[in-house]
Amino acid sequence: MTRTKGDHEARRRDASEAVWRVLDAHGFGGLTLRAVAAELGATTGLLTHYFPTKRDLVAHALDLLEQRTNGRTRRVADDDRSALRVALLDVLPLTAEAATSNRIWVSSWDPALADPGLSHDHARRYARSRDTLRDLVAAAQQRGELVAGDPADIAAGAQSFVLGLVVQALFEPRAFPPRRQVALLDAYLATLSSA
Amino acid sequence: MTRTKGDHEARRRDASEAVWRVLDAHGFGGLTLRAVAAELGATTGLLTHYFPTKRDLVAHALDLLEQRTNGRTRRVADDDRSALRVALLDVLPLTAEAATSNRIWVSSWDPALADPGLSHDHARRYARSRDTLRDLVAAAQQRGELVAGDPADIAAGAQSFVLGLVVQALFEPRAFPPRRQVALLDAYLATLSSA
DNA sequence: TCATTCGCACAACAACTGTTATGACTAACC
DNA sequence: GGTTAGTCATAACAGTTGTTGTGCGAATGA
Repeated sequence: MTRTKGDHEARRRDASEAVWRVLDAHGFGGLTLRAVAAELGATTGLLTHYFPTKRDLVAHALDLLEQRTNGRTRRVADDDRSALRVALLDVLPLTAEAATSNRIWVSSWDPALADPGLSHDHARRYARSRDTLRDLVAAAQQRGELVAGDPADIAAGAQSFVLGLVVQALFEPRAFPPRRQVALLDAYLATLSSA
Repeated sequence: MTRTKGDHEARRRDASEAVWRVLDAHGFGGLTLRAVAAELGATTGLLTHYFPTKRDLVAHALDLLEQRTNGRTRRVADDDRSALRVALLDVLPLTAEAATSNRIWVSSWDPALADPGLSHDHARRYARSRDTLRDLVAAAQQRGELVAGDPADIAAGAQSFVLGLVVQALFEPRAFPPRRQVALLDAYLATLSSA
């Protein structure tokens, strides 16, 4: 009982990472407790010990994935001159790790669209992301770097552009190598620049 | 045996439409032969009679969905002055019907990402769509309506923008009503215009 | 050292999956 | 009108699913 709470959370994190690996390889259609347990080198008994239900396991895995992604995103200070560009670049699957995250995320759209609760969570996430972008856009406008216009609309447009680029890059990594993704994003940003 | 082939295909089409309805409501996670049969007002015996396997049923349903979508898309002549705009508008979920199609399409990304064969099919579809857009872009450039630049890159950018807008609109129909979707697209096209 | 709690493997459960086999009913043909 | 081929409901199949219980070993605390 003196066991620290850290062990408990560490096991839940390990299980979540196993979920990521299964989702990355087989999607939600192949996400079974047994598959996760095998990936973890354990049995379903471990999973049910740490999570009351499969839904909770998946929810925790996705929450953790979002946390990790957000943590990586804030690696650059917000007052950087190219903060908007960096924020958008962080969404793209430019590394293998980011590609995995994006694949899981895109896959989760299927169960999310079918479940009102999950759908709402996704909607909230994207709304928050757009709010962040909107602030960056407004700041850039004040610095005279960006064209005029409703910052919320520009943020929604930029979010659209990056999201769609993620999808295309996931399905056609050959046609959309990191270099081209960055080039396309920069071309898009150039059209928004006031220079 | 004198029975016309039309009846056969008609039954397969009805089954496919039942698949659409199930996918629209419950996604791929809820897509079972029994659910489709119930939606069809029949039993699984009918489905197995017309399709050797579930995979074939789903493939046929998605093929038919693509056909129907493409058929609707070509409603405007290609030499129209705003052909590019129309082509992009046709992707957006501006009607309930288009929203259903898009929901199914986005949901299909989960199984597609996990299956190399399906993934390849999706890649090919998007590549073809981009080729069409590229030709429209090149034509518009020759007419002096669009900025200079590699038509393929501009097409990829436009495809990205529209795809991402679809995703956001599906999750937040309130925040992205048809009017705003069109406005955002027009704002994007305005940045590409040479005027 | 003994008692107790925790961690988790193991096995079993009922529910559900895609698929198959069987046969009743109907329509078409000679 | 008897035969045949197509249509599909019914029922059963083996396999897989999430979940639940049982129990054993190890770590913990008295």
